[in-house]
This record gives sequence, C-alpha cells and structure tokens, in this order.
Amino acid sequence: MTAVSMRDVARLAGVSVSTVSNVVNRPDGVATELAARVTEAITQLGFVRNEAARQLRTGRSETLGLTVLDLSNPFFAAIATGVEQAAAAAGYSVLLATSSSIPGHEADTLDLFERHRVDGVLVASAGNMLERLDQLRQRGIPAVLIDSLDDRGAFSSVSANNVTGGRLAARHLIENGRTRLLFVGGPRAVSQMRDRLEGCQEAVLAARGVTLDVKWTQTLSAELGLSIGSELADRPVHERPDAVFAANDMLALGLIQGLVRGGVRVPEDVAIIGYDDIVFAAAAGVPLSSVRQPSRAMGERAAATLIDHLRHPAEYRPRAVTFEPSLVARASSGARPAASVL
Amino acid sequence: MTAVSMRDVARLAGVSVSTVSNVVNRPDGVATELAARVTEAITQLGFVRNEAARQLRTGRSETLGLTVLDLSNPFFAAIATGVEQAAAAAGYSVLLATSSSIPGHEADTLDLFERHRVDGVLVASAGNMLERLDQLRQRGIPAVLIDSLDDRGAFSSVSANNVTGGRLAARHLIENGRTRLLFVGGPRAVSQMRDRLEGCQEAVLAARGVTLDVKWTQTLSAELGLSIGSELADRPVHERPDAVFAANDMLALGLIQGLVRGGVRVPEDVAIIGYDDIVFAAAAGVPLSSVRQPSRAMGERAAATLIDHLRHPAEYRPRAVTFEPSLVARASSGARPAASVL
DNA sequence: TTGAAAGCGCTAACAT
DNA sequence: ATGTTAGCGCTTTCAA
Repeated sequence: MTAVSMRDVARLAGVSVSTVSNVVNRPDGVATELAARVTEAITQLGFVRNEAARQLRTGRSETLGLTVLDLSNPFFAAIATGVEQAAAAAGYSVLLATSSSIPGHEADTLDLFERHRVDGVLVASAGNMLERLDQLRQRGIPAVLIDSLDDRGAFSSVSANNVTGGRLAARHLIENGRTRLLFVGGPRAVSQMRDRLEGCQEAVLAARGVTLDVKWTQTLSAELGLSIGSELADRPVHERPDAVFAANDMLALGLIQGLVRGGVRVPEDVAIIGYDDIVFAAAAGVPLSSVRQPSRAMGERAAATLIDHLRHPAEYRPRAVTFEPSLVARASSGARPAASVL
Repeated sequence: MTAVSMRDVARLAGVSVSTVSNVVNRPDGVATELAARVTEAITQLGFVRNEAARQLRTGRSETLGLTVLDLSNPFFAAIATGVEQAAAAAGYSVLLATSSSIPGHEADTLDLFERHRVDGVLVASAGNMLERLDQLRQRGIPAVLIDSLDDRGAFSSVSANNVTGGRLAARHLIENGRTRLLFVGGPRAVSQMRDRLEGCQEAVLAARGVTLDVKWTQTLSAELGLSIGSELADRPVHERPDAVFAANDMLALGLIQGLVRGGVRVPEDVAIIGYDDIVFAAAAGVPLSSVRQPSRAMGERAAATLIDHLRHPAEYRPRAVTFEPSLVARASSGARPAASVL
C-alpha cells in the first residue's frame, strides 16, 4: 500500500540507491548491464519517483502556480489552456487557483503557491497582488503578469495594448457614424479598464461632435450586461447612446440581450462592440464585433517567459511582451461583416 | 535567498523545532507565552511552511489532480471551476492537466499526478483511463469520474444521465413535429455519446413515422459543426434531416452557423438541439435549445465526494451520483422559447 | 508542556 | 562506474 521507493528498486536490482537515481536521472554514466537490471526492477515494481522528496532535496518543484480571475470566462480559460500546454511541453506542472471567489483577497492564492514552493507564478487576475508578488520575488519565486503591466518594471508581463484596443473600438464606432458613445466597464481600479477608456477617449477627441459617457462597473458579467441593457432600453431615445463599447465580450453579449429584449435594435439603434473576441462572439444572436486579444498565445508566451527566467536567473531582465490587439468587425457594430470568422 | 525554515523560527524564538511545529499545527497544547514568541518570530521572519517536506513526512499532499478534456469548452471550464472552489474550501490544492493535447495518451496526465502523490484524482475526460486509474487505486490514490461512469463500479462517479438527456432531446424534437432526425456526435467509443444516442433511439421508436440517421464524429468542435452544417445545407431538401441533435453545444453552435450561411433556416427548415447548455447557448444567433447538465455543481460534487473518500477510507463505497439533465427549449428547436434564460 | 531524535525518499558530494 | 553518506524541512513518537 505504501508506495514503492528507490530503496525497493535498489534492493531488487541488487544495486545502491544512487545507482537507481542515476539510471532515472542520468542514464548515460551507468553501465548498460546494470541500467537494464534497474529498469527491469522499476517496471516490475511499478516505481514512480516521489516529487516531494525530489523537490525537498533539489529545492525545485518543477511546478508553476497559475492564478486566473475566472475560468468560466473563455478569455481566461484560453489563457489557462495556453499556460498548461506550454508548461507541460517544458516539463512543468501547473497548480491552479481561481481568485474571483475571494474578492479583496486575490493575493491569498499566492500563499498556496509559496507553501508549495512553486518555481514561479503566473498571474492573470485583476486583483492587486503586486506587493505580495514582490515578497515572493525576494524569496526567489519570480512571477509573470498576464494581461496587466507592472509600472515599475519589476516583473515581466505579457499583455495586449489596451489603449490601442480602446482606440480601435471607439474609432470603429465613430467611423460607422456613431456620435454618442458609452463606455461600460470596470472596476475603475483596474488599469486595463482605464487604458481601454483612455484609448477610447483619444479616438473621441480626435473626432468632432462625438460625445463619450462612462459607466463604471464592479464586474463584467453577462448578467450585469443584461441588466444594463434593459436599463438603456428603458431610457428615452435621446438619452440613449447610439453606440456602446463594453469592456469585455461577456458584458457585451449580455448588453445585446438586454437591449434586444427591451425592443432596441442592434446595431440599428445602438451599436455594440466588445473586447477579447471570445470564441462565442461570432455565434452570438447579433454577431458581436470585438477587439481581439490572442489569449491562448498570451498564456503560452507567459509560461515560456517565466520558464526562461527560471532557466537563466543570472540574466534576469523583466520584459514586457506586448501583443497588438486587432479589430474584428461583425454585425453588432453596424459595419458590414468582414469575411466572418467563427 | 533560501527560504526560512522552522529551524530559523525556532532559533529566533529560542525554542525547539517541534514546538514551532506544534504552534503551527496544534496551538492548543502550547503555553501561551511560548506560542506568542513563536508567532512573533514567524511573522518577523516571514516563515511559510514547506509543503514538500510536510508531504514527505506525512504521506499526504493535500492536493487533488484534475484532468479535463479541454478547458476551452465551457462545460469543462465550469467543471474545473466547481472542482477548484470545492477543493479550496476544504483546504486542498488542485493540480491541473489537460488531456486533449495528447490524443491516445490521456492517461499520461495521471503519471504527473502519481509523481506528485496527489491524494486523489478527478477525471473529466473521455479518454480511456480506467486501467491506469485501477493501478493508482491499488497504490492508494482514489479517483472520481466526472461525466462518465465505471461499469464495474470500482470508482465513484458524478454524471448526468445521458440516456435521459438523449431521450429528452429527441422527444422534444418529435413533439415539435419533426420526423427526420439526425444525431451528430462522437467518438463512438465514448459511452456518453452512445448513451445519448440510445435515449434518442428510444424516443424515436416510441413515436411513429420518425426516422433517425446517425453521423459519428471524432470531435465535437464548433469548426466541425460549421463544416457539417455546410454539408447539410448543400444537400437537396428531401435528403436533409428536419432536425439535428448535436452531442454538444459547441458542435450545435457551429452547425447553426453552417446551415444559416448555406441558406437553410433554423428552426424553420432544420431544428437544432445541443447538449450541455453552456452559458453561450442562450446568446447564440438562433438561441440554442439544449439539454442542461449542471456542470459546475457536478465539479463541486465530484470534489466533495473524493474528499469524503479521502477522509473516510475505511468506509469506502464507490457511489455513482447522478444528476438528471433537463431540457432547455429555445428558438433553435422551433419551440416557443420558454421564459428565456441567459 | 517542551525537547531530542528518527526518518519520510531523494540527490549530490565524495570516496572507492 | 558504483557505493556511502549526509541532509533537504518537516512531523511524530518518546523521554524528560
């Protein structure tokens, strides 16, 4: 019942534990005949090395900690997929934690990671974890931020330019003749949100006769979008925006639903554009225009960057990898749909 | 740079390591004055216990392994969310692995788990892992299956009745006047798929003058649905089914797209029903009727069941928890939409 | 109530 | 090329 150890293998093969260890880790320097005997014993006994013991001895866990805001948002799910794949390809395991369940305590997920002595941490969560991450870094556990930046440049990050994204979205709405824009997103404390708004504002200022209203929210869920959509639908027409830039697609999808149910036509009465280009944006009731972020690639790249830091600690230089977001125009923004992308 | 250990804490507090251990794990039996000194030393030094060492000593890792087929499918993402939450609430960490990237080698994810000596394993993946899971069980690592059953009853499982689900779907289509049904799903080797078809067949047999065609597929992606939809659209009308039961929502969503692009009206010409009721089904171009599985609850329940087995190994009795799936009728099946659910 | 000591399974010097 | 040995950080008897 208790697991097979190297000692058992050594005994059966008639060799020492260190030889077994060598066969497992550096088979080169072992006589082929012995190696064969050991391998035989390993399969016969079904030996599986104990990572905890190995980790205790080597000081490395070959494990990465990943904190995501919310797995049920396809944007984060895609990031997690990318991370997991890249990590697995490099021989790392992934310890997963979700931060949305503990508002205000997002950094708690890091405690878990530190106890497990993960080799590094990946954070895709809006919560403010920088202080705690600093602490981890001082203790030898580096981190890479996904979808956010570290202003002080202490951490590497992988993100898509949110100012550009906001500008793309707003410019697109304006080019389609919209003049009364509404930005819906939040929380305000989250820099991505402020950046998207900033880009949006730039585009508005660059145009003439275009107004921008802002509605800050605490979350970005489809449910919230639904209720905001209903609220907008209830407004008299002249108090209603003719275009809404929603800070993510979940919110945008809900908005469309709320508006349509309230008798408002999308895009005729109100144009909508979202953010992230989740896979379902294309299949939505009114196919949703969106600003695409290469979420899965971002996850892969973040894991690769972290692993690179791990492998070359000497030449550690935080680097900010920035992807450029791109506009995906579909029906919801009133543009002629491009060759439609599923 | 090297992490703070209990020895360091002990030294600073002027006590022995075992006292530190006691303070951390069983503070009751320690004199308050000493305990205070130790706690003080802990915060001062920023001590964080090393799980690997603890695990090596106790033989328990307080970690659960979770294998999911594909995180980018909201059904699995919801399961993962449920698992993660329930595990965290009970003090367990979650080691995550994705199996879709290694077709034919799904069980490889279990190697990882065994090396890490996870306390238990949760499997939400179609791949055939039963043999390897048996091995793990013999080595003291129990498993719980999610969304699949163990015919031999060796493992606990949490699933929704797929026969019932298939019956609900087909009956619904038939009740709406459809007579030429097509089932699309697969792979055939996956029992969930066979069960859904079985339920479907039952409903067809119970009706008169209804035919059922079957199309087996290797995967269930939106892309595949799109191409099948196009193919159906290209058929002459009399060779085309008037209703399609797709084995999951991703596939169904793609199907709708393919059909609509090909000039086929949904649901007028072809009714569609999917499976899983992912959150985006409601927001689809044609709101998608679906058979709902309580995915998140299933994840929670599975984790709870596994943890229960872990805590009461003596009274281990595999149990099959079965949720009943429910029909969610929306526009795609030609029914009058129920009070619409987002 | 507190401490001393053994040992979990492994790796890495070091000795042979 | 192989074996001997120490020790990673913790928990847990056992003794004081």
